[in-house]
Amino acid sequence: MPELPDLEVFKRYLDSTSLHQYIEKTEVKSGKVLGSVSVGGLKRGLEGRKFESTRRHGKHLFVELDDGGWLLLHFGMTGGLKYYKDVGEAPTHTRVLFYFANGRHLAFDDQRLFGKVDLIGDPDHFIAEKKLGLDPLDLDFRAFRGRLEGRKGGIKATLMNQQILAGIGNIYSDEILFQARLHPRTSVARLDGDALHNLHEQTRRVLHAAIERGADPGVLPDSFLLSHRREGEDCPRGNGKIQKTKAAGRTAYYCPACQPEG
DNA sequence: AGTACCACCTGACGGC
DNA sequence: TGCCGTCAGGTGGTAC
Repeated sequence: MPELPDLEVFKRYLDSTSLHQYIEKTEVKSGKVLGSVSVGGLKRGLEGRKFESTRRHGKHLFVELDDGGWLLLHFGMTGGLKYYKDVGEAPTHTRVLFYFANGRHLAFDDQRLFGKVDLIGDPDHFIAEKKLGLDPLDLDFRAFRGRLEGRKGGIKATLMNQQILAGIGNIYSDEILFQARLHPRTSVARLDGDALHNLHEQTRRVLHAAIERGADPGVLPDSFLLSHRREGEDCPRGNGKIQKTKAAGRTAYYCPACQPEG
């Protein structure tokens, strides 16, 4: 699940459950999700500390410790968080487990092991090093246009490029392009000012709507493509049947009538 | 700069 | 029922 809206939901969840409590113990159940930090390094860095605040940038979640260090969480394709009391409630694919002094636990769950848990010195340094683009929710139209202007690629690939905009993935790029009525392979260079303006509007509208609904595609409005994102389904506008195609190396769903190619 | 393909993993699903 | 290919909301490397 984890694209920008999911990450925002994870951030709020962590904020409302896991801040300001001593971390008594950290257990690494799969070292594969660790970045550069070792198992011992993670334990030494976290045990006896507290989580004090969080920051989200695109698909990355940064958790500030009470000694100034930062925990970095990236959720890959299948990652998530669960805060719980009883051991039996642990999610199936718990990879890292934080034990708080109040007896509660926070699990970093990730079936496919593409997620990452790491310790870093400073989020801004990390963002600069990875050359991550700006978070689309932080961008006004001028800045948004500035990020896209001069690009030669397809619009779906561009929206999903984390070095251009940070946070949009395969699912939400499909939704944004449906709302903006753009075919996923439309060349960015062909978009005029009005098209860019509309794309910016739809990007913000889609991401905010998803966050408001807890990033649960099941409760999105019926007017959203995501409620109909299967080949042959009716387009929510009643204009045709949803088709799939390839764009940016991923499967893209779209309505050929609403989003004509070319 | 942009794209296509592969790899990293686990699991669900459809076809036979 | 069981096996097999394919695909899945991410990212990084390589090659063209």
